[in-house]
Amino acid sequence: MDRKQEILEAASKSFSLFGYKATTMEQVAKLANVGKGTIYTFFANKEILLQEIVLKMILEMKAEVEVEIDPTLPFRDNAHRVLMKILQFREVHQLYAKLVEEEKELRTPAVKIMLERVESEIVSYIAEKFDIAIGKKELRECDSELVAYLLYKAYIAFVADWGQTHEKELTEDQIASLFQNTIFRGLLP
Amino acid sequence: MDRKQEILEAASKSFSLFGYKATTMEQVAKLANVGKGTIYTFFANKEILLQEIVLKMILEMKAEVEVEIDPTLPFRDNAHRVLMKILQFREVHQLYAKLVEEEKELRTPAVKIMLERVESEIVSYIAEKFDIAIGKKELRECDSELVAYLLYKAYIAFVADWGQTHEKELTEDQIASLFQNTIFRGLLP
DNA sequence: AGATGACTGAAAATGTTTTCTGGTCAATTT
DNA sequence: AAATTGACCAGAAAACATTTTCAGTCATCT
Repeated sequence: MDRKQEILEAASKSFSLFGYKATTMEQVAKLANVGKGTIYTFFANKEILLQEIVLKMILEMKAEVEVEIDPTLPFRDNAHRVLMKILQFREVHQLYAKLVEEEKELRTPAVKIMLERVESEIVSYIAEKFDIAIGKKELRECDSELVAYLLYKAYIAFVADWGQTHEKELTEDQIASLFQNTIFRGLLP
Repeated sequence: MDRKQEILEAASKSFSLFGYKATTMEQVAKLANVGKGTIYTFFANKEILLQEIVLKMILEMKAEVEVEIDPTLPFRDNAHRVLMKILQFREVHQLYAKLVEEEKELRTPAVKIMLERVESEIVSYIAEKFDIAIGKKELRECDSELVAYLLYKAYIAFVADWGQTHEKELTEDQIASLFQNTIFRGLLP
């Protein structure tokens, strides 16, 4: 039985269930059936433990998102599907959701850092896709990093923020057509 | 000497200097050279006092922004100037800046509510300008409320958020050309 | 050599006392 | 009579004291 793996799984479960601050190393040790000291032979500290788990989650997210891409569809449709999938993952994936909540409520610094890491990873991923589409002349030349950031922040605004201050949530179709008619339209060659 | 005016000015100064939570009604009374009870003959409570001051600030902001509009310029240039002016106001105007800071650090509920009010006012203002431009066929038909919200959130993202996670700030020209080549381009007829 | 859990200091939670402050209202001034 | 005022109050918040928790270490054990 792989002790490192056991620890990762135990910690992942605990972080997902109780959040970063509320899971103790002792609890993780108990869940993983190891002594507390053993954890520290594999992971320098609690923060690094979280980091390794989040890195795994990013890979998982990429894999799930990649499935959404249908090469026969136009770029804008794939981009929309990918972004909606990412933001859905943010709400559905236990660990991600818990970390987002903890960052908003508790402002745990370690969590803030990890979420920034995830965000930067997402934006880079989208920027890559942009570069590919630009290479294929599906899109006009543009600063893919900036446009990716713009798209990500704009999607967050409508999927996560809008509901906070408005009575009726937007449907996915409304969001799709808004972006269709503004940003994606402006990006066509 | 207009007592109500005195109170408004004293409170405005104090809110700007110390924030909402840190200004006491007694302090405002002293600054305005009135008894504490007098304040309550003009304003139902502390929150209403803030509200009246913020409402004044919104008018001030509109007036300052309106000056930026040059009817000979294309819509996109005016929109950019207006949004940059608004976000600059947010940083430069003492009261606005203080309230933004207080909302981030202290999360005073009354302040949160007021800032939401200001935001909604800004978005409505931008939406109005969109409707006018759409009427003049300068822009394609679109849901002005949604597009205004998109623009506002996107500008905030680049002017306020980008610097938090990136080494080098963006220049105003970079921001202008990004929006030029994406959203505004997509909005042309 | 690798695993362990008792141990430690620092930080957080909890409990307790004191101070502060938004709002009221009877007394005072105009 | 109408407007103004500041002493007063209750509840909130700060300040302080005390206890508990927990990340990380390390001497001991297997």
